[in-house]
Amino acid sequence: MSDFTKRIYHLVGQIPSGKVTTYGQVAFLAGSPRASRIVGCVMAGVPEGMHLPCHRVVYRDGSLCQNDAFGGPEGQRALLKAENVPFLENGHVDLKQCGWSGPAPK
DNA sequence: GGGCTGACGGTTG
DNA sequence: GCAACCGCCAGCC
Repeated sequence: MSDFTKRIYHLVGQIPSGKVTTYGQVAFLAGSPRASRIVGCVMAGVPEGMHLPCHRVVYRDGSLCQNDAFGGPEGQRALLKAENVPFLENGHVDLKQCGWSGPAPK
């Protein structure tokens, strides 16, 4: 558990319902713009007790992880749809509408 | 304790 | 415009 990891937890926990962000965005806010991989790695190791909305973190393209991360991409998509997150025809989230740029940017 | 892989993304060729 | 490489840090072997 590094300070960088704790920042990721904090940032992901601040993602409002109905909004989504990208791995790179979280990495950028955490202080390492190129540590996008780490965000995914941290997400994979998030304790269930954290109750982090890791399903609100998607690819830069708006697509979801291709693995069985949340019980399958469909599971993650269902969680986002349940939060009224707009989806495109291609099954990707609309980052233009629900893209989260961070906690109250000044 | 060291090395490789991994929920990714940006830059360079 | 597409393909390949590098970087970042945590987790597992």
